[in-house]
Amino acid sequence: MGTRWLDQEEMAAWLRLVAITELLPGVLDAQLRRDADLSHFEYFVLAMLSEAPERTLRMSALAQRTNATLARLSHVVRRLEERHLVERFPCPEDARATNARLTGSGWETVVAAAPDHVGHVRDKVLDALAPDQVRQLADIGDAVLARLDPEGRMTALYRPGQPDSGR
Amino acid sequence: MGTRWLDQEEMAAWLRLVAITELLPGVLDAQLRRDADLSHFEYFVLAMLSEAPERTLRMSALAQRTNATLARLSHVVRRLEERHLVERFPCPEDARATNARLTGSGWETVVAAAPDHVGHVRDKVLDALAPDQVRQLADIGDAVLARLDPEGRMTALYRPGQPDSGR
DNA sequence: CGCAGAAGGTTGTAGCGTCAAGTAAGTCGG
DNA sequence: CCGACTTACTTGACGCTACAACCTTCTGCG
Repeated sequence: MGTRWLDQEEMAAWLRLVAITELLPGVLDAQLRRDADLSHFEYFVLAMLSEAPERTLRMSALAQRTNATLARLSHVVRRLEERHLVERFPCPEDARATNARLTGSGWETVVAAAPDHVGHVRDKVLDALAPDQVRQLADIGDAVLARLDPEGRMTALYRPGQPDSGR
Repeated sequence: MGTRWLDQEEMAAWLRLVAITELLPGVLDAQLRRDADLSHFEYFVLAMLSEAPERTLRMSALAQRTNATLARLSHVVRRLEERHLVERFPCPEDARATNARLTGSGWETVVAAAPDHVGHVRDKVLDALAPDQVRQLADIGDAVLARLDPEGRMTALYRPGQPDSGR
């Protein structure tokens, strides 16, 4: 009983957010698939590795940075390994853990894909927004992510960086 | 050459948007799956039908309102039909077309699921935002969707409505 | 009319993600 | 230092979505 329904403004905001989460993955995937033969998630994984020291991360660390479950990441990294974009090797300090390292070919792939991808992100999203809105979006994102991901598994990102990409 | 990389604020906004599109679907699915044995997309389909005149829509109209391809919708509606939440019948005016209609049981399912779902949407998203931010989000959503979906396939939504839900 | 092409759906398949299990290696209390 | 628990993955099966092929039914135009 006593459900607080959504008023018109809430509904407007909510529907748009749902529409974006429904459409954005397809748009990102399509461009990267076409230009670099990578899904957005694969690109993101490679980009995270490309920024890490030694271009290497433990699976669990990589999973956090990419908001993925370990199971998902394991499948994806296996496929990337089959394409020689990434290699896996046991972690010396902890024999339970696996490290994933970007190969030379993987590095080249990310570097080649990054400019077009960033351009696309600008086209489809960032350049549609006024500078104020970019800031608002970051703040809104923070507020929402604090609830969606209370453990903050996915945070710890976005330093100034530049050679990477849209991450 | 001359790629305009993302500056810090752009990167911050972008990473948060990506994180949300990665996390939100799982969060919505989990709650609805648990409480109503529906995926978010299935719920959305039922909700759209529940608002339509006669609780009936043509497949193609339903596809637009749900941002789905016809192929995807066809599979989903088939599964919903097997569960007797929806029924399909040929459209009288156009023999090519198929109508989907919510059954009584489907109606009850949506009505039963809506309050918890709206509560969850509030918890995880809307109540995390100040009223200003809700408006900003709607505006940002409009701007982005204009680029993601230039044809405006998914628009035409959000009337004041109330008996429905988070749609 | 008659036929070409468009519109509206359905279906099969392949690929990716989730969930549940399983394995192997650390950790911690007694 | 031994058993119980936890951590860090990996794997297999199943479900859902995209893509492509296909079948009807309309529509337009010569």
